[in-house]
Amino acid sequence: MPEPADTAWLRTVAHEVRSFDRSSTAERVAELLRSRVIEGDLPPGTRLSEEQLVEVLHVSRNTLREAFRLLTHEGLLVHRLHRGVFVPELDEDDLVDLYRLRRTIECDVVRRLEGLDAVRLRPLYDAVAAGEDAARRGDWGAAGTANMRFHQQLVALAGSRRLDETTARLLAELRLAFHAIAVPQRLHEPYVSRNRGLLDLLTAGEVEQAAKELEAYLHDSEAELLAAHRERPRS
Amino acid sequence: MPEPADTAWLRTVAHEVRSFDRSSTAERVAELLRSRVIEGDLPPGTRLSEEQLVEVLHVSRNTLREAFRLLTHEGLLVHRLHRGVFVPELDEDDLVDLYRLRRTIECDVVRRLEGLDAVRLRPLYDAVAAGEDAARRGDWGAAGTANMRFHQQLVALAGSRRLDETTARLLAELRLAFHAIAVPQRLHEPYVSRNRGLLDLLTAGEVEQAAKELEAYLHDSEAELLAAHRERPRS
DNA sequence: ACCTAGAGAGTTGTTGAACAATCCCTCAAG
DNA sequence: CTTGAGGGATTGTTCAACAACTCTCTAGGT
Repeated sequence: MPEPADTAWLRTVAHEVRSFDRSSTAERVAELLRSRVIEGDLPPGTRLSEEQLVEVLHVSRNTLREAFRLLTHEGLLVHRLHRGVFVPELDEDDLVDLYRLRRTIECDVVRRLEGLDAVRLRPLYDAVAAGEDAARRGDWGAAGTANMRFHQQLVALAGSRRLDETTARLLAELRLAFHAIAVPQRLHEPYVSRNRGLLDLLTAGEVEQAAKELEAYLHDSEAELLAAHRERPRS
Repeated sequence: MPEPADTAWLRTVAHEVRSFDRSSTAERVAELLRSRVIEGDLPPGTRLSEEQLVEVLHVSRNTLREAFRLLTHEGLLVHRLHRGVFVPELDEDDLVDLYRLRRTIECDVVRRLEGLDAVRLRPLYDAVAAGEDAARRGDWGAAGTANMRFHQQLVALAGSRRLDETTARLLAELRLAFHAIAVPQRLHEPYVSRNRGLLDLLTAGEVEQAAKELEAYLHDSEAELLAAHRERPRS
């Protein structure tokens, strides 16, 4: 029951900022940093200073470090002993590795699909539509986001919790690579329509053909990304 | 309903925490707890009390909690807000999910294999031999360990860091389920010879046939485990 | 008998300060 | 140019205290 809400509000507001919802402070800090990393606000190689972040976020060092752990395990930060945490710089081997995992998971999921119907495919239609819309507007950032959602939802059709988690982490890491390169149109444009084609195959129940197309799709995407990666970097 | 963790198993090795160097204290604590969970010393459902472990291990709560994070990410512990960390109790859905992931990864790895030779297959031969040896001795715990090693090395043939990590976590979780059931012979015996058969197919370069056999193998193993799980539990 | 609220005990969540260990840069010596 | 010894800055770890939460048990109302 509410208390006499004269000054109690002032006394408790500071804490509400930290613990209103059901997650821990560390998780909320992690969420904050996660979005910054995923949005590309922090360039790869950046060191996240404990001192600075404690100052800005108004949390203790211990809590901040717990948030670091969470993100490190998601692959969004790397931790070097006695040196701190950094936004990862993915090299070509990482990109190849990530696409290897993508092909393994996504193609296998598609190949094993059965009993598809419009209801189950609904999230995929939404994602494809969002991608087409973003492309029309020339908003390639949004197109990239929609593409990620498409593939996440594709895997979600398998109904496997661990497959979903692995994919989420995989796509988050991949996003780091996209930001580091910054030629969004070239990387995203071809796949807007290919996503539509893939979805049409699924709607028709042609899972084997869809899997083959997806395999080629991912190979092409990997090649594009690697080529872009070789052109740009001057590190 | 699990009582406070029995810490007798820890006292004998508490000093080990200090003997190693070269890694952080949290990692050493995690390694210690990891082996205890994997060996089945801590039954599923056990709560790991911060207070007790801090007392026994002589590390601070912060360090201990960092170790908890590591193990939580590996799936060897689960964390419930304001309630503590527990050894997970896997239900049938988890088992089905784990085998789904196994089939996806292992079968795909096998299917894409090429350029195999005796050198690359060497770790697999060793694991199979260890399994056969353990079976001869009737040491079904060791047979299980050898089996895990076989599958880990199988995936390692793909040469993918992330595939290896995912598999390591997957097999560690699966091991929890084996401990919870404890009919080791029935669960491990048939697969000693099937591993040998699988390896022969790989040696002959019959990857497609090996993949099909592995698919059936994993289905059978899953069915056995589920059946054993339904018979035993008295939760 | 049932449920409901609430107090109390026990455990986890978070903080801030302190000190130790390590890295990295600078600068002097060879 | 290389090597190695400070020294400053940052991370690793510990500790103690308090806040917040869960669980259990009890008292009171219906």
